[in-house]
Amino acid sequence: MRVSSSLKDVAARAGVSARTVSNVVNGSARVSAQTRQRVQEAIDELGYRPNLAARNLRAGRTGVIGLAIPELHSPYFGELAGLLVDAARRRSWTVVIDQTHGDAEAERRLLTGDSGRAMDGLIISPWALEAQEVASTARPLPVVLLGERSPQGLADRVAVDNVAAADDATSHLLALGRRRVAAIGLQPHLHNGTAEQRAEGYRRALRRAGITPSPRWERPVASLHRQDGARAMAELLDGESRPDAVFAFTDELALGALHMAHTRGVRVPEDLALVGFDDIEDGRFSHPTLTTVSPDKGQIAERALQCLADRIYSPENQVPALDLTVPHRLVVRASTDPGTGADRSASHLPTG
Amino acid sequence: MRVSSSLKDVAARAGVSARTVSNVVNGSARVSAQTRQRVQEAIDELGYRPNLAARNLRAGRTGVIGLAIPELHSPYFGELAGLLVDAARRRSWTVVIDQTHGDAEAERRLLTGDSGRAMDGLIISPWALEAQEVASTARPLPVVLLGERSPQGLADRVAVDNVAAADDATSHLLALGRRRVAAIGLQPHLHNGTAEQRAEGYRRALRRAGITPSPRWERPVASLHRQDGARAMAELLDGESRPDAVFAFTDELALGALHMAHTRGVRVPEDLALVGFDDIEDGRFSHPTLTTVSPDKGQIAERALQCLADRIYSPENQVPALDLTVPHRLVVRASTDPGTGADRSASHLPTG
DNA sequence: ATCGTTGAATTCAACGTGGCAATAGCTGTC
DNA sequence: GACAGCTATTGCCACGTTGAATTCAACGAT
Repeated sequence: MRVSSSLKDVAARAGVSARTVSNVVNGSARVSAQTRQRVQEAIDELGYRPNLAARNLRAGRTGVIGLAIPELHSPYFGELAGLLVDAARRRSWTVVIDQTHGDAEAERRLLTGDSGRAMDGLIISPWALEAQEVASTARPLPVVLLGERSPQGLADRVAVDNVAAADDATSHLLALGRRRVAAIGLQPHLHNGTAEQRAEGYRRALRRAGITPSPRWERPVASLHRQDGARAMAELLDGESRPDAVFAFTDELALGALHMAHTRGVRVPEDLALVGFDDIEDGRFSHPTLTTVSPDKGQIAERALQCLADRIYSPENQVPALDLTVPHRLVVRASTDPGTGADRSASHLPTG
Repeated sequence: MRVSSSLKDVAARAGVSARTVSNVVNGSARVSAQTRQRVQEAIDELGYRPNLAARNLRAGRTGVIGLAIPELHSPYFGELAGLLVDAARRRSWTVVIDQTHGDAEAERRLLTGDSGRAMDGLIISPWALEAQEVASTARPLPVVLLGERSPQGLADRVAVDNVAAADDATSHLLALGRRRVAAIGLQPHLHNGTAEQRAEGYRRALRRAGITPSPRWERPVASLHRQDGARAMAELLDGESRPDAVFAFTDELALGALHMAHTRGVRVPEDLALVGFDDIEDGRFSHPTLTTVSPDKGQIAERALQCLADRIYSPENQVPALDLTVPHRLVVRASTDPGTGADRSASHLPTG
């Protein structure tokens, strides 16, 4: 343990040059069968492992990409991170994960490369930083944004069409005949593009149905945990007029709201129809199961990595920044449809 | 972007040697205020960042530790990974995460260092491999095991006392007067130490209460997802005699079981008391909220890192392998106690 | 017999950094 | 005025690897 051997050691043992050992290890040049075998034996005997730090130094690349997300323990980011890690491995990349906890300074450090992490590229889901600041920050490496709003051609971005998706969710509630449709999840303190877009889609659907959006039905939250959803729901239920439907901007908020509904004896979906956003695993087993907007997370992961790969491996090919829209679909479950046994769902292709 | 400058470039610009720039960057030797300022300006102008690959090569350390877990998207591992990432950052370490998906070959590759990842140490939660194999595998780096069974002094290990914890959970059910107590989560196909220990604790509690454990009440599962818990619960409910209590070996299994209970019209906790294990966030907001065994995850993360740090920074100090037991407590919620408003909980210190 | 060709293995250098030892410059002392 | 005792700065080298260029031997063709 610890005492690692180098090409030189193997070379000495096999009676060849270090370069030849390198060739055997990488299969890069022609090596006679006889020599190859002798070298291979020396490698096995010494338990040689290539030193990746040296390779990285030589190659000028680390084979590592960073993933910066607010919180790993939130189900949505956990699922996404899992998909990204696997997709990265298929490309022989390693993923280092950083949690920003919604701290603007932490996000800035990652972007400027002052984080002390060696990486070839960064996938970041900004939380505290506005798209504008992200886009204008001088960056030493390729960056892909997840979510947020379009960075005006200054960085690649992958996201669902949040406005359309929120519109779909709200329209679904309206189609059930609900008229007092509340929204949980606004974040006016954050200039958070995602929340603003979902609010916009929500209002758009209301207006199309002839309903005037009212601040009274729009509940802000401090963060996106179940606790915040529960609190927002409590406020709604304490109001003078109770909603008959709620669109929560994330499934976690929705599950918190559902919990509060149970606590207050409000029946879902009879008294209150509920829609979430993210399609996390929990929502498939909650009581009742949760209707939700399901973004294609696998495609988000795949596309984000593809963007990075293009920038990293073809830096000379300076294509303009991409703004990729990933498909989403509304998955209808029991929280809006008591008759739902199996899932029903309607697919939507990206409009962008 | 991309064209990164080196110590040499900065040195040329500042009119000093590369070595002096290095001294400024690291504060390692005395540098006059005047020179320091000139160098600092050059650094800022060129946007110089130290090359970590070169530093790693020079230092023989990477500052990276690996975390190998079955699945990042499972809530328990998501929470644990989040804690580890943060704790590692406090120690200026970077964490690379690998998902093994319960694949023995993947676990073996990580242990032998054939995974193509450069790291100074590895924290692994083995799934498919037996403790014996993990312990006996020749390893090029320090390893800490999470969970599983004691590796006989051949590797550090951090875990709760699974037998005692399972006993606590089962005893709680028995104390409620339940007598037909089932267990969900055995994994006879896996030689999985964790499942076996929890089964042992479950049986121990039964016997102490004068009940003879019966295979009829012990339901095996293929994996630990909600789906598996739901299936196992369906089997129990289809049996000729229904249980009046269930101890699920993980919260995910418990939530799946809870879902199935709802579907079949079984009331929890009136008809069926339910206890899980892990204390994941979901269980605090499920309906009803979930009684569970809560391992001190923060301490698991902290201790695992401390073990690694000791091995990495003091390799000469060959202390025998540690087997650390972390405290757990039973958190009683509504799934066993309908009167529960706020949590009640009993703390247990480790016995080891 | 000579020369070009091919295949196999080697040497050299460089990636960017930091440990070590050496040097240059400067002050104060006898 | 020579010298020790500092301080500030420098040059050299090695970490382990691989690209590029080179050597060496064997072989077939002329």
